[in-house]
Amino acid sequence: MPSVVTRPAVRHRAQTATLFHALSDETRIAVLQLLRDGERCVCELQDELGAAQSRLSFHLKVLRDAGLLLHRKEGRWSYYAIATARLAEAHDLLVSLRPAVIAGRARLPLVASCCG
Amino acid sequence: MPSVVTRPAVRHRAQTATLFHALSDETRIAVLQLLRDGERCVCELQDELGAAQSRLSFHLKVLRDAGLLLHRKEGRWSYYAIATARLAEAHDLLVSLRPAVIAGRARLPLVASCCG
DNA sequence: CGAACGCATCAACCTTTCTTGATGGAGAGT
DNA sequence: ACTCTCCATCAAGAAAGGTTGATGCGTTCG
Repeated sequence: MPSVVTRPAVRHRAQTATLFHALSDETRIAVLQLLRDGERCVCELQDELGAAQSRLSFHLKVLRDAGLLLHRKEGRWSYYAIATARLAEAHDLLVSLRPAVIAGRARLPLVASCCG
Repeated sequence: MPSVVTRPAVRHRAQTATLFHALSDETRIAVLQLLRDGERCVCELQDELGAAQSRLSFHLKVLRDAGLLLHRKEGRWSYYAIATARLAEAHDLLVSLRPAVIAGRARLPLVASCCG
């Protein structure tokens, strides 16, 4: 039943899991909430969250690896911002989990920016 | 700085983390994908996923505890279905993370069923 | 009643994730 | 050059999460 090469549907699931994993931590949610208002450097986040530097760095890496953050270095500062495209992907993945309509109508459409 | 009683914003974050945690596992995503087409009993899920019984039961519990599944017992069968309301909450939480608009416009509105 | 089934739960184990403190590199200022 | 700041990364330990096999309980069926 399983093939040697991973099937698309399975790859898709793995990616979904990784993406939502990045969102499954309070510190990381707090980071994203701060970044809603725009780019911040690490030291700002550190102050605002009261988090130890290496701890924060760890969580930023998780978010970055999940593709949820954009990264920019300027001098000795490191700036992070939300990658809205990836957030939209998460949104679509969520929408795609919604139950199909009972009466046999077509699946609901995926629209990344449906709510803006 | 921290209060004895947990602040609302923090409780909120904890709930968000729990909700997304439930979505951060491939098996659980697979379960939800199967349930898109409607209610299933555990033994059906077991067959379709090829998962050991106790393993599946564990994941169903995680999803249930996160509020993502509805549960119903009939005879000796246990039926699960997607709790669409909770899925809509997850949706809103995700939307609420979107960066504020640059030009100082108001925050984007939250609309649970904006995409249907 | 006794056997088989469907399922939740438990304990033990392994894996992954998170935290903490330490180290080091790359700017910037003196 | 020396030092200080900002930050990523690492190693070690703690904690949380996932898997597996066993146990038990309620339901159905012979």
